[in-house]
Amino acid sequence: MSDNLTLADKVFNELTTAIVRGELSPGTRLSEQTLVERYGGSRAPMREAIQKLESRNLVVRVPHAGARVVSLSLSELRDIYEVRVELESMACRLAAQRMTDSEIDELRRLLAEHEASIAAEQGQSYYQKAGDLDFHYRIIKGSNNSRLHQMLCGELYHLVRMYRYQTSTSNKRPQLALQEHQRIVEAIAARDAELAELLMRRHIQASLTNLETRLAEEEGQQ
Amino acid sequence: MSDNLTLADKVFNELTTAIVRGELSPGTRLSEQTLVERYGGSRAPMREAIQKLESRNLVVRVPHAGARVVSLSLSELRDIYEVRVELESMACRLAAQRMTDSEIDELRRLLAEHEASIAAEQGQSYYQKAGDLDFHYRIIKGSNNSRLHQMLCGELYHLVRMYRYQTSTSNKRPQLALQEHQRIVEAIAARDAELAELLMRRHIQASLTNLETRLAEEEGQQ
DNA sequence: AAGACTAAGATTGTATACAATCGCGTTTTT
DNA sequence: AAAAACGCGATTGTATACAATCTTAGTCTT
Repeated sequence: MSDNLTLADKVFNELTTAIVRGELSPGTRLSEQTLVERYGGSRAPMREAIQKLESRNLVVRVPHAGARVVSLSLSELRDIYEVRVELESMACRLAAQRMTDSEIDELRRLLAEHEASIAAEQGQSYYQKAGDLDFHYRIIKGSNNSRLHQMLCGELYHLVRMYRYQTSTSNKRPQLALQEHQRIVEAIAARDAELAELLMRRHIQASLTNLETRLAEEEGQQ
Repeated sequence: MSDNLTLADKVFNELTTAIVRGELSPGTRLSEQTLVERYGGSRAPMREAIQKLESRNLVVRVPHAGARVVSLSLSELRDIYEVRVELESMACRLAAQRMTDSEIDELRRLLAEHEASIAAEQGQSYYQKAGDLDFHYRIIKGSNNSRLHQMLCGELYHLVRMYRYQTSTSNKRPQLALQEHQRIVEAIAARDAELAELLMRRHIQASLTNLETRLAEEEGQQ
């Protein structure tokens, strides 16, 4: 029952979460032999897993030289966010036009949970992050555009998460983010596509600013 | 000198052009054994080529069942265009802000060539298409965003080309397209980012409309 | 001492062989 | 006669072996 998945897929999944969580830091070399020793099996599935990671932009492979965990420069990170802002605000616009009423209700319920979790103040940052991801994910699905979903969730999100995992969320940011989320949902519920798009654009730009200041702080500390 | 490339890469390139040109029609099954017989070598490189094609969305692979050339439904094609409109109009906005003056001059020269080619009336539709692609490509590069470039040129364009290759360009369309191109370049030269974005958005939406009517005609004929 | 060259070791690319899974035609059962 | 079950062939997934290429450490030259 456990595996309809091939070994290559399992290794791919394990490595994906390891990279996103930062257990494999950027620049780490991934030799096929090493993976065989860690996960068992033979080189063929490991190769396939590595290639799949490359297709998701999580590792960089150079011919005859091997694969390394991707290491993004600040400018590359900005490029990614620039694209993400555009695609996700587009998703939000489409969601305002296409989400069903019941999907919108569910979105409201989700935000109510988040509010309670933050009010409890015990809300671990982990859950907040998961909740944040869930919120964005539902809006992307609400756009009802499979290619858009694939690009955002399949390609960009892992990269973004990779650099969000380490940086602990600030004290104020969760509450601000919740407010922004609520306004976005209101706009969607009002079927005001333009406003929803604008609010999402600002929301993500704010999170980029937040990330940049944190990265700058880290630079300073090291 | 001919091959720094691995065999897998060569096969990948061959298959890519074959698919884009329609020599391998959508739905065609790609068995590893068949590829070995056609291109030589062993199964390992063929597998790798197929997987790379999958990562570019040119084939669909299901575990234990093999790979087939992707076959897009009309709604999937619309999804792709919806994303392309957004990304490429974004690229145009950024290009208006970031292209160098000399790049803009080159763009103008390119359009002058197109104009001459169309005026000669001998302009084969093939060259017109290549020129069209070249125009769009330069603007994307002008956005100076590597991720955007990768998404548009590496992922979406092959799929779009695949469905443009067959449909012969209409009689009037090239002239209209050239006019639109010229206005876009003017907007970029004037550093009017908003206008450039808007014009590109309309331009691509027009080409989608054009494509849709052609597809509808084909449906009718068959 | 710094840099270029060389050779050995390690790693990837490719080939071949075996095992697991799936598709499909046939048979069997209701 | 229609549907389910079975089995065979074909295809993919995995393992192992060999060849080509790169990396690195050491030596040599300037």
